[in-house]
Amino acid sequence: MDISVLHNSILFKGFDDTEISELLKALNATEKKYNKGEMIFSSGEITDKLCFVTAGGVTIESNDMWGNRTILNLVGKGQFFTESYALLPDVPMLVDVCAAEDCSIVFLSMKSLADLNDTIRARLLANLLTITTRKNLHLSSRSFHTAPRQVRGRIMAYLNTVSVQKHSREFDIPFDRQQLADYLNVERSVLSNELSKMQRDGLIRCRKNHFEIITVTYLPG
Amino acid sequence: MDISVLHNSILFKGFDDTEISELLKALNATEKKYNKGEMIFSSGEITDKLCFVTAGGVTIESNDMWGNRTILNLVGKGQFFTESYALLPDVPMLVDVCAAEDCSIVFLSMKSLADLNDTIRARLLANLLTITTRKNLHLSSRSFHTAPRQVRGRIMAYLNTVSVQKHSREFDIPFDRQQLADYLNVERSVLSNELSKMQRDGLIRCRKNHFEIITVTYLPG
DNA sequence: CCCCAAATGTTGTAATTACAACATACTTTC
DNA sequence: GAAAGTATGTTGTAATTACAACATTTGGGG
Repeated sequence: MDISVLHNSILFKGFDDTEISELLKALNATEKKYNKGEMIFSSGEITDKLCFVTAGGVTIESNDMWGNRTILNLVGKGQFFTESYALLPDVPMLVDVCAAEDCSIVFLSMKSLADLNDTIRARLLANLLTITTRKNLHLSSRSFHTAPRQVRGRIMAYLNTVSVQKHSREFDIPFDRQQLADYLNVERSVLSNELSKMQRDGLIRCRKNHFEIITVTYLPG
Repeated sequence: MDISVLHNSILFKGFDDTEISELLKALNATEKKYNKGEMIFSSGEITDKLCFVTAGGVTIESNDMWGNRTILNLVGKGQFFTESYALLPDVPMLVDVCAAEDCSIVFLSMKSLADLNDTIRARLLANLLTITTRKNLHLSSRSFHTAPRQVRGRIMAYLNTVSVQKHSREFDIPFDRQQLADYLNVERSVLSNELSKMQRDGLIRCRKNHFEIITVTYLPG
């Protein structure tokens, strides 16, 4: 198991190596590898596992009965997922979790939290609070990215966020075209088309998943 | 200040009357009334206040520069909001908070958390964790309600959720038409129109904000 | 009971998107 | 470096939505 990634995670912030090893044991940590496209959880499942990405990445998505996918979030190396369901173990999952690429996941049993001593548990809970709070902001972000009614507005909303996060007008995005379309809740072909128009209009430049924002001020029309 | 609502809140679960009174003092609890439509927070603001609705309700919304509103969440009596921003006090708010009706809000300073003794703080943090976790599920819910591409699909997704929550095919929703439209990210007139069609098609019955689902199985086309 | 204001419903047209089908580019494997 | 497979770009048409304008209903105050 790749301990180093876990050591730098938010969950174990403030814990030393010995404590982390003991915690991993206490929480029944297990690791499993998945191939791109494999399903890790399906909607309706119940779990008490807090999941951690040690390699690769997964998408949190909703797939309706007509095959439409909506990507709610992309969880990359060093990040957690299913924390909500792990902490509210009565609630069946509303989402699917799917390997966005070959990846490796560590599962931690939150049921076992109760067995820890108070001090350790308090420190863990404080860290969990940070995780859920940040996840909240991520979920809110997507709402802003899908709020504009037009495709161009959604693209710009998303690209602006990434640009601010990376402190640069030039950056890579973690999505391919189909994933970005599913994240922004638009048709892939319409997305491709709009990206072309935006390049012709001199708003952006892009090649594959590398983007450059030429003009910041986006005006509708 | 209306103590009884706070006593039954998730935040103070497990605390007795004396402890709650002390905590309210320690967290500099203040109460303020707002009229319908009044702004409580604007996007860009920074706050360390955890907010609690003692009466009425507020909307968490995004208003873009062209006057388009998107309602992310409706927070009613007995519920909390801005917990993410209170706990991550560096992060400027992405949303506006607006009084959906005449309401009364209690503000709790999270900066003051640090001054509490370890035991009390640990218990509070555990309760905060429940609040943020539930908020996460609410935010996810909205994503499912706005995931369908067609208006009818969005309406059914939303009504189904409410129906499940209330354990009944007949229920009131907390939104008026404009609010529901802004929550589902569609035009108000299109929403009204679609509701009419759905009644003609025998899917639902509704009058004002009272709804009845006639047929559960919704098939596209 | 009437008037007013707000909320909701209806309709038509312009604009946008969905969808399918196809074209091109890029990767990987042998 | 061909072949096959995947990802991305382009285009046209049908369907849907946005928007504006107007009609109707509802719920108070006078």
